[in-house]
Amino acid sequence: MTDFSASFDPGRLKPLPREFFNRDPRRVCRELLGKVLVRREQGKLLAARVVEVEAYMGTGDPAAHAFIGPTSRNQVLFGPPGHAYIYFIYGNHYCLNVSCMPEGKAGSVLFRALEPLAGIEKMQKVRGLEGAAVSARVLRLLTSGPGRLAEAFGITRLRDNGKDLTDPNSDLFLAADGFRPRRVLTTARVGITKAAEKPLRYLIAGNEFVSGKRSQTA
DNA sequence: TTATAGATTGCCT
DNA sequence: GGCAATCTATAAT
Repeated sequence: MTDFSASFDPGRLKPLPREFFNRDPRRVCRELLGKVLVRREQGKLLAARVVEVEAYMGTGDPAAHAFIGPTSRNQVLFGPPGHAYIYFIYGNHYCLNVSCMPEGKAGSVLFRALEPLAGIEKMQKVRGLEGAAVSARVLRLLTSGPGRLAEAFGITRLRDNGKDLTDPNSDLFLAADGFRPRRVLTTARVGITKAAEKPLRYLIAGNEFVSGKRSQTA
């Protein structure tokens, strides 16, 4: 099934407020599903719906980068809510998080998969799929996976780490367009070894853009 | 100073 | 289904 949004109107999108992110990452995860990630650049607009996220619980979570306490790498996580935390992983990929909880507390949400809505040509270009016929398979290759969606949105540590995603002038932000997921599922988080059993992955049930090889969207 | 694991992806068999 | 690529933060020496 596909979540095409009849209500999608790029001109009306404005950033979610800081208070949205000033709470438990698990709550932020649920609320973020169905929202829209927006990138503005050079008069162009990239937009994609959030369909899969994971909660990281700060210093109490062995799988979280904040587990070891504040460092130069993870300091954004301990700052105010609503800021982008970008890290580089496996020598190849950037991943996007948004900080949650009040300043001093380090919860966060990792973006794992999006459903492309606007700027698909541009995404194809940066993902190395320029000119490919737009099929379900090609769309999935754009933003289904944390490394993929970061590349599609041109997200890098240099450009975006620490950016305030609630600033009305930000070129990267999250917005609501009225879409509501029908059903949300929780599963174990992907790709971690510590605290791997906790059900902190949230996804829109049945959405075809959820990451991974088909079938586990149950 | 050196070693190693890692919130992944894509190519190979 | 298996595994190399490629870099960095942090741990170990």
